[in-house]
Amino acid sequence: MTMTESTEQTFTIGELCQEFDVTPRTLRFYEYKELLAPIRDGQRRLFTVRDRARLKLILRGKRFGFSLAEIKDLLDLYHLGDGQVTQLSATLETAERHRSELVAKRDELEAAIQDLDAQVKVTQRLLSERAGLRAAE
Amino acid sequence: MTMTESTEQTFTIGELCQEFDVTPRTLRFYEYKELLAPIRDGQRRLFTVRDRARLKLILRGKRFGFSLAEIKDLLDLYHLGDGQVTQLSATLETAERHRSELVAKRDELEAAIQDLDAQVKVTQRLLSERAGLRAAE
DNA sequence: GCGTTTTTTGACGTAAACGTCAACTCTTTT
DNA sequence: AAAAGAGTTGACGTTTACGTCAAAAAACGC
Repeated sequence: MTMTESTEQTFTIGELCQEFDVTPRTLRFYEYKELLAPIRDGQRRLFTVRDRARLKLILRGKRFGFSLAEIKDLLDLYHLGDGQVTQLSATLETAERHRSELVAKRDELEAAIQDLDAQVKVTQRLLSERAGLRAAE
Repeated sequence: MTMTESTEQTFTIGELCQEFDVTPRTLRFYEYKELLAPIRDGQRRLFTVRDRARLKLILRGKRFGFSLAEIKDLLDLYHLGDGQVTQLSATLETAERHRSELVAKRDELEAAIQDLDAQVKVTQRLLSERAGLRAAE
């Protein structure tokens, strides 16, 4: 009995495109850029569970404003454990840097939300003042 | 005595570039795109305190992954109160949408941080296992 | 078996966000 | 007055991240 009873589930390009709302061109582009590595059935691409997971991370990274190049570097952080692992401690350092970035971004976002809330309050005060004026006309 | 005792402080293009680590081309580009509106002293640009504040917001927005077009729409949220205010309630709606976006992003970032932490733990376990093996050699 | 749909491989096009000269103007320094 | 520095307007170039055909092969539905 071998340990390599891998989940054989795969997805066609169309399936992934529907699920994540991207075009085939996008997925092929990501493959070209080596962010995805679908296997082949003849000449058709078959995206593995791993590809799907990576795609999720790619799109998430994009929403955070990371470039594809940055994302490519980071993807490996999330997909160790497959095959032999070489530079674990170097990886940990990269992870730590990435983590700081994420945390910094989150904190800045938090601040931005606070700022916006403050602005909203000012605006609401202005609104109610104008309402007051109208009523007094 | 007029109310318009505005802070007359202005900045040259070079000053702002140094402070925010951007090139002159970038600031001119933002002006061209109507994100900034420096005044003129002859043919030289003079950036106002307002421009400086807007630039901060622009760069912040960029770090969050917003496009300049999106940022342009949002900038006005933070700079009401100057001159007459027209569509306050429409503005409040925009603000609310923007707020939701920011909150969603923050939450997703939080999740990403958690995921990363989990990965780090796995990696650390792998590291210590290898250390164990070495010791047992 | 045949039409329809999906997918593939090129190859060229494009929008966003600047970079990178070149050629001038203006101011400041020496 | 001459050189140096900072800033200005074009204008074309570049990178990123795909979009958009076209033509052909494969797979699917009946």
